[in-house]
Parts: sequence; C-alpha cells; structure tokens
Amino acid sequence: MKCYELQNNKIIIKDKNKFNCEHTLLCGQIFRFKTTDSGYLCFSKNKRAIINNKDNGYEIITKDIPYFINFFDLDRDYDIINESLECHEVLRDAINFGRGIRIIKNDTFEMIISFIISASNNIPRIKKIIELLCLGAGKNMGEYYAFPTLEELKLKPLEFFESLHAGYRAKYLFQTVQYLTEDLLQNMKSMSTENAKKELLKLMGVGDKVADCILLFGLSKMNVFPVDTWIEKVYKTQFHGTLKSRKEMRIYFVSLFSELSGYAQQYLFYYKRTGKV
DNA sequence: TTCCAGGGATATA
DNA sequence: TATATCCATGGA
Repeated sequence: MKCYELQNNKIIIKDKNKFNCEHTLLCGQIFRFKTTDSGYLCFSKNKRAIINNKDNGYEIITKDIPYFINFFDLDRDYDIINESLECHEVLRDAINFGRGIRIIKNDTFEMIISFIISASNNIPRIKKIIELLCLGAGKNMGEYYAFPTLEELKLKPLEFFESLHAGYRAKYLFQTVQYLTEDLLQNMKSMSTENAKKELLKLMGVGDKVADCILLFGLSKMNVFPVDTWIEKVYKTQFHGTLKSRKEMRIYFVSLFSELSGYAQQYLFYYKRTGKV
C-alpha cells in the first residue's frame, strides 16, 4: 500500500508514521534543509521541495515530483523493514523514537562533497559550510542556490574551498574535485558495494566511515554501517560491546543487520544523538 | 582552557 | 596490518 497520493500536482502524505519529515531531515543524512512556519524546505542538486504540515501528514510541493518520490524512498514499505529489525531489542526503542525515518536517495556527487566536509565536524557547522559552498559556486535558482555541479567546482581554486571555513578539509575537496569525472560518478552507480567502496577510498578525504555514508545516502547501498563517534557511543552503552576499533564495530554490525544495516544504523544514530539516551 | 564534532592522512613499526 | 599524531574551526 502506498504511503502517499498525488493530488493537484502535490504529494500528499496522510500518516507521519509512514513518512516523518522531521525525523528524516533531522537524523543527519541531509544537510540542506530549512524549517519554515508551515514545515520545511528541502534541497537536492538544483531541486527544491516545499513541505507543509497538513492534518496528520504533509503536502509536498515541487516542480519534480518523481525526483522527490524517489528521493524520500516513498515507494518502499518500511513496515517490513521495521518488523525485521525489531527482533533486536535495542532497535525496538530506536525505531519507536524515529518512526517514519526514510533513508534518502541523494545525488552521489553532492554526498561525496558533503561527507568529506563532515569529517570530525559537527552538523550545524557542516550545514553552514555547505550553504557557503552553494552560495559561492552554485547556480542562482531565484529563491535559492543549487548545489554546484562537478564542472562548476572544477573551475574553483584551492582558495575558494579555504574561504568556506572548511579548515584542513579544503585541500581534500580541491583534490577530489580535480580527480573526479562524470564517467566515474556514473559508473559507481552500477558497481557492487565492494567495488564502489574501493573507488571511493581512492578519493582524498574519503576514509572508511565517509565512504560508507556516501554508499548509503548517495548510492543506495543498504549493506553498509557507518561507524562514527555517535555509533561508537551506542555500541558501548546500548550493546555493551568490547570491540575497540571502529572497523571491528562496522564488521560486527554489518554481520548483525546484513542487508538492513543502513536502516538500522540510521535509527540508532538518530536515537543516540537526538534522543539523548 | 579544554573538549568535542557523522575522521582521514601520514609516518612509523 | 595496527597504532600515534596532526590536522582547522567554532560552539559548549
């Protein structure tokens, strides 16, 4: 059963338990969104979705409806996923806390740049740096700025990335932009998780964790489990684990959740970071 | 002042 | 392969 309907060229969501916009935007997978009086604005590439609260759901207004149906993964039945994950006790609480989260399907290039910026950084600052990036290099769309294309960023010198207050990540961004090609970005979409990760790890500023985030949010690979400082806390406090390296934790979690690893990770991350447990 | 944030690169063994 | 150290920035 679909969680949405199309009415008057709008996407109508009638149940926030099926798609909760607040949880989906605040759970750390999207850095380009704003809260408004009536809901949210959400951006991807050069596109925008206006999300208004409506009854117990939302109306989503956008010029590209198919893009955002796919972006918010609205054609997937999350009840089946949740049911499967709830056999793990810790996940039960995390799912109840973040019910309605959907794993977004964002642009590969936008995710590569965004998560290079995310390394050893905090979410409010990541958002500011990305906003400056769009302002300084993205196309003016009238009421907002697009995320810059690879072609646009290839024209920018190292000094431009330094001007974003990106710190030591500026040189990573510059080198990765110079290295990347449209062909490589396109080819990664059809690669296996393992092969795509090998390619991502060749990029300057992309290590194990950042690669997993790009695979999850930018290439829709669900058999990955990014381990960051928050997941490390979850592992120690909720799972009472004894493994020491993040690599070991990643292998442990992927073996536990398999093809549902990405969903489990996002529930746990949001639960720990926002739920203050 | 020190610690921390969706870590990674590099040198060293 | 595994570990130690350095890396910018800004808020708490």
